[in-house]
Amino acid sequence: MSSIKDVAKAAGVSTATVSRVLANKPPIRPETRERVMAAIAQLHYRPNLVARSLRAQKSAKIGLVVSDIRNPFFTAIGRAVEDAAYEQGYSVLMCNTDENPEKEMLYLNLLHDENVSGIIFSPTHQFSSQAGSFHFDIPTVIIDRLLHNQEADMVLLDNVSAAYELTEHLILNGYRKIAGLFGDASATGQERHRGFVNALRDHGLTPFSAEFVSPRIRSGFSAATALLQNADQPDAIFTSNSMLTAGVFQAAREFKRKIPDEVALVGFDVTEWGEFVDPPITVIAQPTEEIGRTATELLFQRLSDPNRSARTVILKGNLLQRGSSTAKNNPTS
Amino acid sequence: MSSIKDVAKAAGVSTATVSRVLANKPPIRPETRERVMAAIAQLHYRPNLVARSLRAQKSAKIGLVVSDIRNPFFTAIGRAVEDAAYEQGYSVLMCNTDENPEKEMLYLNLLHDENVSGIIFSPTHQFSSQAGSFHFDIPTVIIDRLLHNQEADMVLLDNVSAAYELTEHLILNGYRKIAGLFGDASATGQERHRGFVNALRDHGLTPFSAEFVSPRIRSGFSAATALLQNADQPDAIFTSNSMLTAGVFQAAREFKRKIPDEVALVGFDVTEWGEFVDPPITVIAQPTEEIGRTATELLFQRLSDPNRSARTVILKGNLLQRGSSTAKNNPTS
DNA sequence: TCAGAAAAAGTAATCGTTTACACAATTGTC
DNA sequence: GACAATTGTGTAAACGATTACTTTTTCTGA
Repeated sequence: MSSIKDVAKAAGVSTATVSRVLANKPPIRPETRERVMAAIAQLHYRPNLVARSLRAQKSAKIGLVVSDIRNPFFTAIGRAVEDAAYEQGYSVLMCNTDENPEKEMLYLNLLHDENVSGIIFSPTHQFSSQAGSFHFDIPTVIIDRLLHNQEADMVLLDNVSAAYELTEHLILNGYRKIAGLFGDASATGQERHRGFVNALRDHGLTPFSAEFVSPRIRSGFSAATALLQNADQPDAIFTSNSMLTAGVFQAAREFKRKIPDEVALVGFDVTEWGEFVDPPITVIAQPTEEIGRTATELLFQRLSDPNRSARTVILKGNLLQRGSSTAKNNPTS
Repeated sequence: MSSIKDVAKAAGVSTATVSRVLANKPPIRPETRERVMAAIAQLHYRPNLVARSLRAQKSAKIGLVVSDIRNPFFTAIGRAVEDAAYEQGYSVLMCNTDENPEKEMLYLNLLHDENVSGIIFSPTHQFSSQAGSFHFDIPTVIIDRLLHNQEADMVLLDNVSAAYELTEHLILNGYRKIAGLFGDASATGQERHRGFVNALRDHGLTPFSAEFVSPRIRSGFSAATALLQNADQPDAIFTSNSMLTAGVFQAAREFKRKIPDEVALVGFDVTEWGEFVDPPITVIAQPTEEIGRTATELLFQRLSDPNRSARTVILKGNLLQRGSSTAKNNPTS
């Protein structure tokens, strides 16, 4: 592989000149530039990014730290981040924490050691609770999950309102015995729980039940199974993320409960399956593309102006009313 | 940030010694090691991976180059790769080509410039056709899409057999007018087409139709729309990837065709929606976890033994017979 | 006690860039 | 035409690790 020295030699100039040509940093005489360019082309020279990164103490890479890229929400965000980064000539290091604080810390350290320029980060619950003691020495944008006591850029959903709207939608459609299932792995579940409870309270209702469980299909399935086997059953189930929604959906199928006639189902996040099943699932659609893009943009803004004050962008969810929660023929009221 | 020099100073030794302690490379006296360790701990020293990478001319990173991480097939593979890499202390650079050869080349170059140790790569159609002229100077494992004329490690599905089996399944269940929809963006579509045609031929049949289209939901939708609006209609549709399957499914719903009574539907790849819809979709399940893991392992094996001959691992797909292709009450035969 | 082997630690070059500084050549001013 | 200002290039010191090679220390046995 040819290095900048080879180019310099071939063009009969110093490495400094080659470097300046590369960086397009005047002053440089046009004919010198051409000679250098020719040498570069001839040798198929490509600058070594590692060396550049070492010297510059930064690199054109950003880290993306999320719980699991297989979660459709994060898949979509990952893709949006990658796109936005690509446009700026940056590449993306993908890190799945599996909600495991150790893995999370390991990756955070790794990204540091790799000299990444910035991090887009969806912290675990445990991280959030000790966030105060953590010092970000790399520009970081928090997504999806609120972090208290941190002067950091964030892109969040207005979870309380979204959950409120989603719950109210159920209430207005005649559902009364509404069970809630919330993820216990992040602050998000708690916020959505708050919106849920608020909406019920404002309509003079109380939750049929409210449970915090691990945000996995299996947990949703188990929890829903328990609900559906009880003598007293809910007429609607509210879920705080798409894993739980899927679990509940499967349980409803398993126990042959008609959606929405016997039990309505609503949740968060657009998924392919949620659109395709019959009836399709009513959800709060998060603007994933926008979240990813905004986060990346905030990051780049901070990179160019490290001292500006932290900014929090709160985005609105979008209620997609679909068949899984249509208005109820309420026999009792 | 503290460097190895600071540690050396604090421990009263030379940087060489610190480096040796770090690498666990004897000879080192136990008490010296302890002193160094203490200094490391006290200074919170973390080795700079960029410097290390520059010196060692390699890095603990691998690149993953696929068309689109949002394709569930690649999502699953990406996750498996990341897991396998993580276990070896490697991290993964994510690259989406969107089937665009320019983006692909740009990323391949980028990975080179980043000194990645290896690449896991699903090449575009265009790349494959000029593959002979490309020289991989970085260990590379090809996945999903066959590359001719390249001495490279590969992990592939036996596409011809899988498509054969899937087609035969339709035939044995009584379907006769079988239309095929194939992705035109990779060799995979062609191989699956071959299996499709072979199976029909071996049963004395000809394709009702066979079309190569862009592997997107929209294309599948359009193609299926055309098929379903014809006077003469297929009784089954075979799709070569999950994007097309989704498109066909939507079209069938749009035109209110009952699956499988009016038209059966089969395809490739496990997706959540394919499991959840009613009836669920019959598919060839690719062992994504195994593909990703095997590819990563092949890569590490090659890293430790650069001269061994290239190896191709061919995995079998697994036919999941589900409701979308149940046996037909064939009135005509 | 001491030569010589073995073990431990140090010195300094190196990886491929960027960039502060120095220097040379050119231009402009009076 | 002398001197300053400007412009273009070169020199060499970083960046933070690793590692041949060298030097110093410790150990061994007669």
